[in-house]
Amino acid sequence: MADHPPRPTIKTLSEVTGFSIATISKALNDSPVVTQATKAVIRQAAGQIGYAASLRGMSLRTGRTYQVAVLMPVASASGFEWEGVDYAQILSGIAAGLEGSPYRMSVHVVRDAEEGLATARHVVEGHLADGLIFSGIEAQDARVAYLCGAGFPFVTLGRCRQDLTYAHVDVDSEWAAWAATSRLIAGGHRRIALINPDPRLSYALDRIDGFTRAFAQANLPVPHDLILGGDLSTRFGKEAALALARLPDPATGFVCVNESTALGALAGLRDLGLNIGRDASVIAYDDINASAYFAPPLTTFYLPIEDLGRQLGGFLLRRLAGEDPATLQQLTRPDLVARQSDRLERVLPWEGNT
Amino acid sequence: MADHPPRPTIKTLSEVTGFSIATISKALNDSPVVTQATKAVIRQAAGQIGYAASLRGMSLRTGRTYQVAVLMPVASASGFEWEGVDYAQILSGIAAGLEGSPYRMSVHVVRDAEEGLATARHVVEGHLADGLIFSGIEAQDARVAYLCGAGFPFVTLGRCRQDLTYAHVDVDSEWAAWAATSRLIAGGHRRIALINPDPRLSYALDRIDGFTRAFAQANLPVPHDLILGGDLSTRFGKEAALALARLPDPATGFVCVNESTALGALAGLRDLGLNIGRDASVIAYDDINASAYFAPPLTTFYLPIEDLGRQLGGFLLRRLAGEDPATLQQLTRPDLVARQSDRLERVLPWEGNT
DNA sequence: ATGACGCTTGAAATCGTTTTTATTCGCCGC
DNA sequence: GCGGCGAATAAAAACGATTTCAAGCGTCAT
Repeated sequence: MADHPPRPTIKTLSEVTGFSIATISKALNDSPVVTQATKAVIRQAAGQIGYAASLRGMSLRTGRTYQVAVLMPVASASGFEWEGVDYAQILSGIAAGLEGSPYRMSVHVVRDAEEGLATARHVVEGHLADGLIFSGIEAQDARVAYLCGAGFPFVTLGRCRQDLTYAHVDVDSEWAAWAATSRLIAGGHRRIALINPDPRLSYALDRIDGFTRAFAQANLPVPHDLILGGDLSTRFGKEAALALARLPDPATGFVCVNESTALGALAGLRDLGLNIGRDASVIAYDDINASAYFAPPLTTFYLPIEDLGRQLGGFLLRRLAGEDPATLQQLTRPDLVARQSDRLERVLPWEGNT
Repeated sequence: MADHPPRPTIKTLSEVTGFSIATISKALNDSPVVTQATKAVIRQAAGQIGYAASLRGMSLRTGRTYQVAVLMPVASASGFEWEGVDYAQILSGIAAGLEGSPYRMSVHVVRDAEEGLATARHVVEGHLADGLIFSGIEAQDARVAYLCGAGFPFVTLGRCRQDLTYAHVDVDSEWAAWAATSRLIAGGHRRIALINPDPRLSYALDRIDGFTRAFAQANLPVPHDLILGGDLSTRFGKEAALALARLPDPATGFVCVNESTALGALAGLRDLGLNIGRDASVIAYDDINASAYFAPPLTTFYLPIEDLGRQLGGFLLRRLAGEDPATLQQLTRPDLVARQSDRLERVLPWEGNT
């Protein structure tokens, strides 16, 4: 091991400047009790010798960790299946949102919401981080309830359906599902399927709501038999599409939860010899920009997940600074990207609709 | 904020048991100087009151952070393009490899190798972590050189081409490229393209080596004009395939670096009206299990990236325990998954070949 | 009887900060 | 001339662990 020159501590700085470590600390934290002149001298010296406060020391004294924990969901253990979520993009966004602050990001892998709760508990009780970020919010979410109760700062990607006030960032899934369904209805479809995620997830319910509203608005019966919930894997998308297209009164339109399930649906429909764009239409959520290369290219609602991550990081910083969670809530409408998979010639003017 | 009952410290444990904090510390660290009887009493009491040593305190005293930093690459800033790498799987694997140890995983986002070096420096000089894990190794890799020089523990996913001893996990890209190319040659192809990543990457060179070896072995000239390097995006895969299929003497076989570029290649060939499996063949690296759903399903070499991650975590732990990096090196051959995209009826007996 | 030694435990220093409390010093008013 | 006050800085305690060194205490050889 090469030995580094020991890095300067506050004591070094004290010896160099002649001030006591107490004054140094206050000066660097911009305390009002120390004169401007002294501050200037100390800051200058600090820059000179390249002093940076040790997080370890600060951490021990203040009780803060300067860490933000992120609960990253991974597909359940055995037999990896792609789920079409680029969590790296979200992490990248969070890191970007945290930039400029002393906070670093630690990632905890969780396999499901239950493990998420256990990890959240562990983080809170062990003081492993100062704040928490997580996603995959359920309608009744134990993690949200626990953290609210514990008064621990956190921001979620998604909203639960409990009456709790907490910081969050979300996508307007109800609207997106409504818009996608309406679009297919306008294209002449009546048997429209909703390939949905796990129904415990809050946004799964949002999507069902939007789906239902589109039919109600068109005075059509809601095809409840065509709503299927599962995971986000390509395999599930394929199985679901096969099942739905083989019904006596088969589905012809498909609203998929993401690109992964849509890819599976395309594969399933193709296996049945159906021509997508003629015999069937597909619309999906899109967060990884791959749909443009499917056969045919998919019409999607685009989610800028890195931006969402950035918001998450920014919100958590503000939450840590003491801001009221009620002011840290944001809902985004995804942008429609019209391609070929839904057989509509042009984009309808959705803007301004309810 | 609800206030938690203050969690027990070593002092609490000292008061409860009547032993001094020094003895407690030694007992819990299984020091030989303390009697078995005392250890038993102390451990019992520790379990009783739910004592767990504060990482903060340990960290300050020992200088260790109990953190492992992972440098996670993300696609360059503007205009997100999917690159078909599920880094979440790698992180999941690393976390699994770290399980049972007190080490946690912190993730640092880096946009390129240069930023990776800066971040590595920052981590090392600021003592932000005890060990480092990163990937995207270049043939001449400044990060590897720096960390070797600094004597800082690290493990890489991939090998550089410098004569340095360090812990690493890698995939035998030379072999995989050789096998894929040989397979296409055996299928009758002569104009075979290599859609490759950035040529600064070490494994890009490995793949060129394997590609070249396959032609040499078949006594055929190497089609150097059909080797293209770029990023891992679907867009690049499409552009490359279009360019290569439009040549006066077009490529008919395609060896793609991963599923994302392969998807692009398929899209490009489809745009040209080519029938994949008849007019052209495609083989790819596969790490996300999506290729089975492409049209047609892709023949691939499957990489179990979560396992690789697990190895990375395990190796780093052993490295941190002082093990010699020379013993922490592993090379895996990916498994061939024969599907339809390369128009070969059956798997050839590659096993046992050089 | 005494000192050396092994064995177990305890006291105290230490890591690098922040924060509370104390000290110094000049100045003002009486 | 002196007590008190405000401003600036210094001293010391604290955070929670590890580690060095000292202390207590039988045992045993001299």
